[in-house]
Amino acid sequence: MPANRRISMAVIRRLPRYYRYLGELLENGIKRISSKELSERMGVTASQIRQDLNNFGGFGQQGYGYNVEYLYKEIAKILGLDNKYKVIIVGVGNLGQALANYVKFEERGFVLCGLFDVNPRLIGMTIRGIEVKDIDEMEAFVKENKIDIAYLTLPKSKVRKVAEDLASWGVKGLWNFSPVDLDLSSDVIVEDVHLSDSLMTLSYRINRQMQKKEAQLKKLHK
Amino acid sequence: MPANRRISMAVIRRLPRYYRYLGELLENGIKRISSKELSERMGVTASQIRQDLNNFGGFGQQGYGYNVEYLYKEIAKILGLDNKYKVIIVGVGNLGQALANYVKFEERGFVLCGLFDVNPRLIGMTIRGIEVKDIDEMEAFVKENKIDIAYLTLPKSKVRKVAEDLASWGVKGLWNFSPVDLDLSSDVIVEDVHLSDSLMTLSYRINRQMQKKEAQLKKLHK
DNA sequence: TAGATTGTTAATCGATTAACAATC
DNA sequence: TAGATTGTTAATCGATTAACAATC
Repeated sequence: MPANRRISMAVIRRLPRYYRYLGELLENGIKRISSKELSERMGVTASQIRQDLNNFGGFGQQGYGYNVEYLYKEIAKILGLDNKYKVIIVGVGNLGQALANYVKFEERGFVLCGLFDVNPRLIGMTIRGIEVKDIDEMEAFVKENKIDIAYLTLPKSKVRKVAEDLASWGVKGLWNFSPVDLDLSSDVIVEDVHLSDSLMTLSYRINRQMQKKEAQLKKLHK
Repeated sequence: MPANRRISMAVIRRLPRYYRYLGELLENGIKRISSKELSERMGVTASQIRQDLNNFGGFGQQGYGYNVEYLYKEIAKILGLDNKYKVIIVGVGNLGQALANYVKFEERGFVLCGLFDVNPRLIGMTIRGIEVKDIDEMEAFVKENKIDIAYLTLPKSKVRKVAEDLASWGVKGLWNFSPVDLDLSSDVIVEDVHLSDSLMTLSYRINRQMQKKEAQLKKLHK
């Protein structure tokens, strides 16, 4: 198992996808799979799958392929899904509430412990048994409960300050939904989800597609 | 302006980020910017910025740099943000409701026209003046109103069928939040937002970071 | 004009794919 | 054993960076 090789972000971002496909195979009772067959299902090359996996170890067997359940569990370990993470949500607006109610994350080990907002209307409200607290209480809470991860679903004007505070209080990861790039000095990990960027990418591609179609039509008319 | 060059996904995904930074510059009253200064703000190379932009045309001026407002507007055009898009949301659970309430998308031209669900408890409910309709009424609605984009926030078990239907009814783009890769035969554009993939990437990186720190500590103790 | 900075070509780097020896 | 398929090295491809002539 190559211990400390630098692994590219491209590879890391493919891991959850492998995990997802293996989970489906498992559900369908499929016991073993070759890189070739998996590659056909996923629409990637078999080479890429083997290269990706071999960044983390040799999980397969020559002449046989990969044991689905074993590989599934190994990828879970690689992704850190065998750990539990204590989570808070900062900003309990629509999106914060949606994430709070999303139990799938909970099942994967991301345990919601606290909810924080500045809005007096929201403070005191309860979601899945957890009370929304004033953001002033956050520092004490984070330190006492050793919070690992914060989901940031608050307005972009406030997110930088909050992110820096959380980092200084020992939070390890930030899942940022604000349309800002948080480049913090500390070694906290930031994962951005830029929904509006994603939507713009979609509109770009829709337009390109339409241009392409128009061009085809024109060609046909000549 | 190079008309029909094939533009890589990497470039496309950077466009909204440029757009975001230029928007901020504009807000701060900055009139012109060089690729060098922008590169320093964004943490990328000036070369990359110039290369990326020149896929779409020469927007700058030698010796001067780029006019912020002009470039901002040009990128908006490239992204198709000068158009309006008629949007429906399919699946009005927590996430669907959150997206329905998110007015920023509306401001950018993504106009919410309809909400659909199967749940009788939700049907008849109103969000921002729009009534949640039974999914059975969706076909007629989509065809009549010439819907451009559907946000898919429904359970993964149902998403494939719905996606195929929508594509066949002429919808141009799907913004998919289900943990499934929709590979449709038709030429509808699919943009996936895999939230759980994103969260897993975060947990992977948190674990790596912790391993690195431990390694450092060990080294120190020797 | 001189200085600044673009647009673009060339060089480098990294990621993906192909090939194949190792081995189950 | 023979066939299959991995793990891994080598070749290819594409994306990023560097360099610089063009030009405002």
